[in-house]
Amino acid sequence: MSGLTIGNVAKRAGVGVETIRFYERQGLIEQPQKPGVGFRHYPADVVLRVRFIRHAKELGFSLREIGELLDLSLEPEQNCGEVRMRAEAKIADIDCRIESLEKMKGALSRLVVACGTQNQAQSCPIIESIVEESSSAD
Amino acid sequence: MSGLTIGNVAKRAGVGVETIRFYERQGLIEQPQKPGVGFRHYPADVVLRVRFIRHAKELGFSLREIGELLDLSLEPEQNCGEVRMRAEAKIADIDCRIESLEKMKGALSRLVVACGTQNQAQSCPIIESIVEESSSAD
DNA sequence: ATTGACTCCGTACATAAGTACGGAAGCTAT
DNA sequence: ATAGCTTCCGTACTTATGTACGGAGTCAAT
Repeated sequence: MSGLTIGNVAKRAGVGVETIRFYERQGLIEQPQKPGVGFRHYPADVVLRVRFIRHAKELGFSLREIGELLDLSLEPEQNCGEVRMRAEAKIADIDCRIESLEKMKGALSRLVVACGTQNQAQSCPIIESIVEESSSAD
Repeated sequence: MSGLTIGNVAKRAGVGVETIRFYERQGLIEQPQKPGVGFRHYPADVVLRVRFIRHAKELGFSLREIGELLDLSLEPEQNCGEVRMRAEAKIADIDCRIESLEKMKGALSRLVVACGTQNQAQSCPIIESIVEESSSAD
């Protein structure tokens, strides 16, 4: 009863067994010690960990970045200054993403409105609104 | 003077020439007609289009999804109901992403606060806060 | 003890998204 | 008209992220 088999972890997290093993190889989750006899047993919280990985992936974080996020959350008692700085950098990154998504949403909303009012003229609102960097020389 | 060469487009968009050609093959940008003699000329707005693609990729959209976003913005005059529905679906998707990012940000902020106050006890705030789905049976 | 499902492990295959290469052709400045 | 870029095109290679396969071991139920 102390722990789940890899198949149970996979089922509960909504991924395949092979994905669990792949994440182990990538160092994103820890492979439990193999008992002298029998199968490995996983603590229940790896299910949460795997779900977090999937979530973060859908949000556009790479596995490397996700590893950094997970490392942050696991070493909170020492090196506080360091952890704090990295956490704040991640927060700034997330703020940028949210801002870009808000812009994209705004452009799409304007598109929907234009659709309703037959008010043409804007050629490509999405593209127009999402880009803000200045161009470089030619 | 009427248009940029592929190299200029690439430079202005901040990508390599090969990336432009790849996006052409994927149908994300249109390859201009090749003139009888000489090189192709690209209208200036493909630069914006490429920048949009890069932006959207950083936000976690796949090239297929990005193609759908771009198609939305380019056919705004006919099939309004259809376009409108797809746009609203994209908006809902974006709302979900923003919500998840807000949750992740909240977890990171709590981590930063915990770092400052030596108030340990939460084992893994990031994971705890980002996961909300219910688990399945075993 | 046997059957059927599952684990374990290494390796191979798959897909998305580029990135690099090589040779022929075109363009530009000297 | 020649040198040194760039374009053009097909093809091959790379990286990230999984997925699938095959054979041997293990477990649980009959």
